[in-house]
Amino acid sequence: MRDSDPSVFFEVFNEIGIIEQLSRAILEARLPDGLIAPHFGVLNHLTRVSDGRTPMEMARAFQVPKTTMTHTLKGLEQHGLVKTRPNPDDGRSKRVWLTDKGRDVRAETIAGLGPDFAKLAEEFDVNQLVEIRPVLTALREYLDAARD
Amino acid sequence: MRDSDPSVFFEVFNEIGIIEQLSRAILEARLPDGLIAPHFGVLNHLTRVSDGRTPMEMARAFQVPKTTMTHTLKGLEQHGLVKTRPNPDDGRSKRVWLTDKGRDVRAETIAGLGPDFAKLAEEFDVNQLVEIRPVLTALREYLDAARD
DNA sequence: CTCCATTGGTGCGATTTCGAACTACACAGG
DNA sequence: CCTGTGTAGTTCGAAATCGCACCAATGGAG
Repeated sequence: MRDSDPSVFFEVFNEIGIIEQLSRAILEARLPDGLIAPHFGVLNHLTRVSDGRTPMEMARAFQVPKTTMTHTLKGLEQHGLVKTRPNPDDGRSKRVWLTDKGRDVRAETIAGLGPDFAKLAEEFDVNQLVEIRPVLTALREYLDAARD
Repeated sequence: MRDSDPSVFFEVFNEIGIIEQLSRAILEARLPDGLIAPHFGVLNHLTRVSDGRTPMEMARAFQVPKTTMTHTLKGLEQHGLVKTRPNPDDGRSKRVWLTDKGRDVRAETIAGLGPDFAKLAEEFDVNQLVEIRPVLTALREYLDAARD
């Protein structure tokens, strides 16, 4: 099998697809009832990048249609985890802010994942993940830039 | 940041989630109207592993609930890409077979992806993917085995 | 053979995803 | 100032995902 064999892409994307499903299941097992992975993704994004992002900024960040982001934010708002204010700089858009409860839910979820990650770190060679992370980042950035 | 920092998992799973979305979009752009990634996944599985699998075998292989597999197979059958027969070894279950059209659609889709992969191979260092593939496989196998 | 717990598959309803169409606002050119 | 083009967000409807409840067949224990 030569390096240029296209089946390498196939196999890598296939493994990535399965890992995505399995890791999502691990996360969702730790989330409060009624919340799923995309909700947590938004809470996490607002914490890491910072509050006050617009829905469209986040839709682009997550590569989802804007209608999907509308729906995800509606769910978060109903649970009292985020609140939205009009964007003073642009009358068409909103800005999304975390509530204290939203911050708490994120923190508790991450704390809940601690044992899962600890077990993983014991039984799987973490150094291998450290090594592949830059490649994954480069691949993600390339695919992101290449999408028309 | 030490190797045991749990945030490595977080970041790796995050990149994997985004790559999964982007690669799925590439695949679905090449699929005939009305077919999405899970449909192709089944066609591909039946080709690689071989015909005559049962729905439950495939639900386990793809880590999806059996109701989802029922729905996916219904779509494939409506498009004439698979046909099901009763399982002579077990009256509760079915066996799923590819039709000629199903084989054709899979082959044409893979052919359609050729240019995408060729472009990717030109602009992204494929050797890096060859190198990370075993780690991804090991991670997938570990997570699969660890799921209770 | 008769239970009966287990397994494969489907029907149904709730939620999610997402494209198409629409409204409201922004901004640049005449 | 208008007017046209583009962007942010929502609504709506179709399809997908998935848990729950159900039915039919299996296969072991007694």
